[in-house]
Formats: sequence, structure tokens, C-alpha cells
Amino acid sequence: MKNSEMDITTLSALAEPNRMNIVQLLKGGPMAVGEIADQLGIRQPQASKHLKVLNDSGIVEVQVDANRRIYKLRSEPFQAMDIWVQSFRHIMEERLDNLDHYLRELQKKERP
Amino acid sequence: MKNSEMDITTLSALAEPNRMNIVQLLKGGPMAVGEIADQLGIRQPQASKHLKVLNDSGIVEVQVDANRRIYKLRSEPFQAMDIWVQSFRHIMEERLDNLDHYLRELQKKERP
DNA sequence: TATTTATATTCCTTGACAGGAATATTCCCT
DNA sequence: AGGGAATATTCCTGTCAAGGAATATAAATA
Repeated sequence: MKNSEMDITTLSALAEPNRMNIVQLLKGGPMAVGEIADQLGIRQPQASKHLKVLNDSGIVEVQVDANRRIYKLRSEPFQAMDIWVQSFRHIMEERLDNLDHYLRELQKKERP
Repeated sequence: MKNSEMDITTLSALAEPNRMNIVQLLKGGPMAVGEIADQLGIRQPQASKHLKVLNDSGIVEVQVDANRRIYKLRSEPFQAMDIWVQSFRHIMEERLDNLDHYLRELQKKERP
């Protein structure tokens, strides 16, 4: 019955620009290491290192294709982040408790 | 028309255990520095330092109350994270496209 | 088999960051 | 005004992570 404990390793893996870029890139679909490095303008060894971090944290998984490794996003970490963020619903939905908001609500009731 | 660019500073601020604990604590409502430090079993200067990081990244805001500073969560970063995570809908909803999944679906249809 | 292609790993150096201890700052209270 | 409470800041130190360069590994190909 896991409440909403967010895995720190997921966040720290994403909290690095190159890795965040890799994740954004992989949103478009699976991709091999070389192409990832090309697209992002980084060197292949750095790409491999960052992909290792992403892999260790479970954000990506790898599919071996002969010579190459195709990396793709895994769904679980994003589902976990979704659940975690949703646990802040009451924070996100917080409305300004001022006159302005009051007047808006009033208008809604006058014109339903 | 900002698409879904996630602010790295938000993630790196959260990617530290003490700060994550502070955020979880503040989910319950605003709190002064001293009580935060007490609840988490950390020293006051560390609490202040971490709160400074959280404040700089916009995750919390502070309300001055005479001698004390009351910290509370801001809504924007969580809304931003929500939007960002939602941009991975297609990843999260991805179903296994294999025989196993096919058979499960078949069973569902046989026994509705 | 030799060579090329694709990727991972190692070593090194540098910079950022977290904790500890001490101190500064600000406000309250008598 | 002086003392105490609450918080912020500074200095120091050790750890860790990222990039660069070189190299190792493995598969494809000629």
C-alpha cells in the first residue's frame, strides 16, 4: 500500500541537463547510443555514462541489437512520479484566498 | 506556449534526502524552521541551508512572523512537474505488445 | 583474419555540494 | 538596555560526480 514515496535516485538521475535531454529525446522513441550522442552533440563515452546512470535508476532499459544497444524509456518511473505529484493535489489546487478569487466565484454562480 | 520543459533546478533541489523530507513534511502545512529541524532530527543551520535551496528554486516560500520564518510549499513547481510528467502519457500507458498480454486480454473477453 | 564500427570502461582532474562548528543577525521580553 | 530565542551565514573539510582522453570489448564486414 505504498503511499507516495518518491525514489530519490530517479530525481537525481533526471537532475542533470544531459540526462534530461536524453530522456526528452527518447520520448520520440527508442534510439541507439551513437545517434543519441549525435543528436545531443556530446561524445559517445559521456552518452554511455549517462545512459548507465539512467539504466541503473530504472528510467531506461536497453535492447541489444548485435553491435548496438537500443535504449528506450521505461514506464514505471514516470508512473511513480505521476503518483507522487498527484499526492500534492491539495497544494496544486490551492486558490488564492482573496477578494479577486471571491469575485470570480461569484461570477460563476451568477452565470452558470 | 511553453511545451513541457522541466526546470532542472526543481529536480536537483528535490534530489536530496533532507530536502525531500522537508517537502514531505510541508505537505502537512506551513512550518517554522525550528520545528522542521526538530521533526527531521537535523540541526538548525542545515535546515536553514536546505530551506534556502528550496526557496531559491521556488519550491517553498517564506512568511516572516516576527522572530520566526514560516515556510510553505508553493504550487507552481508541482503544477510544472505535473504537466511535465503528463507529457509522458504515451510512455506510461504503454502496454506490453506481446503474446502474454494478448492472452490476458483474451481471458478478459472470455470472462467478463 | 584483419579492419572497422559501436559501445562500455578506466583513470585522472576539477568543481560542486553537504555537514560540522562557530558566529552574525534580528526580534522579543523584562 | 540587556539577555535570550529563532534563524541565517560563514568557513572549513571531505566526498562525489562530471568531463576528457585513452583504452577495452564485441560484433560486422571485407
